[in-house]
Amino acid sequence: MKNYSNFVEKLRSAGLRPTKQRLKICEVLFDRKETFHFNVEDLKKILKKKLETSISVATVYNTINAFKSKGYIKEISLNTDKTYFDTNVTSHHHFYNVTTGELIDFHDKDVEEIKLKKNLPGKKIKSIEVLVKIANK
Amino acid sequence: MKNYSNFVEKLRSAGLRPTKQRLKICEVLFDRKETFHFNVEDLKKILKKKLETSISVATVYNTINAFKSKGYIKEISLNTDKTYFDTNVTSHHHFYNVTTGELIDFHDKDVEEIKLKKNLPGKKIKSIEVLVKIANK
DNA sequence: TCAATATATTAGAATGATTCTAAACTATTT
DNA sequence: AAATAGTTTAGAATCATTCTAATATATTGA
Ligand SMILES: [Mn+2]
Ligand SMILES: [Mn+2]
Ligand SMILES: [Zn+2]
Ligand SMILES: [Zn+2]
Repeated sequence: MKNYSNFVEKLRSAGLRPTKQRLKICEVLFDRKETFHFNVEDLKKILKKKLETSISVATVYNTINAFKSKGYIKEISLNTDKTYFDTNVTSHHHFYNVTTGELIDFHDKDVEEIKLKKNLPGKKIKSIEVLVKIANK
Repeated sequence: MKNYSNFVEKLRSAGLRPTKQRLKICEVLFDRKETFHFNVEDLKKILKKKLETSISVATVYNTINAFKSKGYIKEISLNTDKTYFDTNVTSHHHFYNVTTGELIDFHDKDVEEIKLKKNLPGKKIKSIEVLVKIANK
């Protein structure tokens, strides 16, 4: 048996009861070693296979929006038509392969520290993230 | 009289004839000292005032899409519902104020050079851009 | 246990940004 | 001018996302 107690706790803390559909969403999102980058269409396809029945789009959006509010997933800014989400909620950097559409994490250790020279009186910095666009040679 | 010959040239090189509506779009986008960040809704409002008549949404989208293809404007990735464009087409960095929604350029000189430590065999780097999210204190 | 109550799921409708269409309009060419 | 090519426009189509309200399921407490 998987991390069900983790998933139950995640859902409860997001104000959601642990139902079959929501637990399956947790499994797809969080039962992984690696960061998961996804859009809603992809997620729905995976869920359909795993559940062997389709899941309502409303349930998927409700659940991921609750997780986003709670900070369990975050939205990634890309110039694409669909919204992408990321299970890695730390402030981190991405490679986006414009040839393949692939989105890959990289981390602070893969780049020299980013030091701003600009003063920002009256502001606080919430995040500093780098997007590196790459293409296949 | 403004930079009309510049605008005419821009339009012609994008395969578009210089019409009244398109020249007005050019004026709003390019007749400025500073970088202009905009979404289509804002642009339409400005155009409506300047033209003293409304302009078709189709014409606005056609024109900005042509300019985007030609590299005269570029799309900016933000977690917003509407698409933002930028008249600064160089690879550059942004501050996004999450309190006010304001988007501001900053430049290479405002940040220490970004050096990737990661190897990318078989790939070429197209751009490296930083998004700094700030909030009012 | 069983009914009452609260919450969840669902299909489909509504919304809204963007794209498409096709008819009316304008500019260019011969 | 007539013919042709390109443009603008209003509104329709599309599609991701959100909303709705009916049905289903889970929880509560007598
Ligand atoms: Mn886009
Ligand atoms: Mn969004
Ligand atoms: Zn990531
Ligand atoms: Zn900019």
